[in-house]
Amino acid sequence: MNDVLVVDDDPHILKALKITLHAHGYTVATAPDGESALRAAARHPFGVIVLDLGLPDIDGSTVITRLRQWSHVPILVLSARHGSDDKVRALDAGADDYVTKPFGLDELLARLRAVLRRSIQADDLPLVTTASFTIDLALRRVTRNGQDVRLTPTEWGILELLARNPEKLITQQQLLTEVWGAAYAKEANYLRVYMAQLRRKLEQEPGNPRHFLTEAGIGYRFIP
Amino acid sequence: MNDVLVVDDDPHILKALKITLHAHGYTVATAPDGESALRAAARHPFGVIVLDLGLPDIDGSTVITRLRQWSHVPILVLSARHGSDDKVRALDAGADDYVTKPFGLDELLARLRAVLRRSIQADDLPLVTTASFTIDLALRRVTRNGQDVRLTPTEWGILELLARNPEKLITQQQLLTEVWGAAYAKEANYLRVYMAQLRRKLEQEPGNPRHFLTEAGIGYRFIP
DNA sequence: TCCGGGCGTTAAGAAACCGTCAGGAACCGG
DNA sequence: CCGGTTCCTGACGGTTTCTTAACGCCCGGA
Repeated sequence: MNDVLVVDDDPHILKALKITLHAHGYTVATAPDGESALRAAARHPFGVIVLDLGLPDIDGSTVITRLRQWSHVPILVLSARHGSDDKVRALDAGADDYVTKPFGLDELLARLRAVLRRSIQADDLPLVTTASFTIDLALRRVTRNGQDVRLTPTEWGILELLARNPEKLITQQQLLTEVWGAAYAKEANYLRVYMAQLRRKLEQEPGNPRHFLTEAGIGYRFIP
Repeated sequence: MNDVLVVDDDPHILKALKITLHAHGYTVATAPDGESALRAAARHPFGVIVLDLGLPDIDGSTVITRLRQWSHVPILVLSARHGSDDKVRALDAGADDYVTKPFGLDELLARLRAVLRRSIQADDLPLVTTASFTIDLALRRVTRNGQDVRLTPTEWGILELLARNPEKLITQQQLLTEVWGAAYAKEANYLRVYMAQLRRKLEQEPGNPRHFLTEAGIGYRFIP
């Protein structure tokens, strides 16, 4: 479960990450390109895969897509580019989180821990609890201060998708296609309206949200 | 109910699991192969059986099939293989959950708890009581203020589905397909008519229901 | 400093939905 | 054949939910 596969074409980064991660108790395997990464992942079950988007052979999101065809292994994406297109595509393909280069090792380690923690507890999902409210996915109910909170179907759809992927960054397109349907993938307006309503109903300070965080230009993230 | 039977041919795993499970409050019995596992299960009623698929004598799914001929005991499968074929066969044969080796003990314990929790609440609750009426699911009877309430077959079908899932939100489609059949999944009209009748017969204030709550656009919820 | 894009907020009309009622069809036992 | 029960169906007003547009704010880039 502490096995990490690091995929990057830069041997320096590869070496640095290997040393750092090893020093923090992880067992590290490395791969220099997409094809060998896919082979390695097929041969050995890793606890998490750290994947650079800029690979020499295959596009990063393609690697993710092909991995996701048979595996739910958590994927943490590294990206040198600032453009958010790549990030959105990677996350839509099924990545769990991303870190922009240049990144601090502390941040990488923290996100690694978060991703691993989530994958362990992702099995049971009947109850999601936060400081100010509780989501019961089985009963389809949200409680706040002991009282039920009335949610409309759309509000619940958004909340459910976010709550099933705690800490994970969900893109606007994912939310829109999941809740409204594929034809609405461009209607980012709706999201703003309904995220505001969710925050008003669930956050202590809707103007300063602690559980429903916005990632500008990309999507939203739910923090339990 | 805390009795666990662990079936594995590797004595090391057997020993490790025995120690770990015992430390978590379970009473543990062990068996090294399929035949002795079946005998042990026949002799003593276990709360759950942890079964390795790779046994020396009988195939794992065969063990499950033979167990299922007379027992509903929850079965948690361990398997070293990654192929999903085994998984599907084991689950089809009647296994309740599945853990792939190598597995973290935390994960195993979590799944064990989940399996046990499910089997406990699956027991029977022939009697459901509320502030104003009582439902006897076994006798198919509803009593209010000591008097029987006459329910039509359709009304009973709705009430039974709701009462078997107290607090849980049942969607209109679930109700319609369960009570009327899959072809009626769109006839939300029927539901409104019959929910009104149920409320008139069972609620103290039919116009202000306390036990049969509406979730607009989704379905209904029964609160005991 | 100005500009533009993305975000949060609000409000109002449109659309969907709900509870209710009642008439008629279908079914069943006598 | 008849009476009673149950079920189906359409219509109506009131309510909830969805959609849509508009406005102001913040931030980063020119």
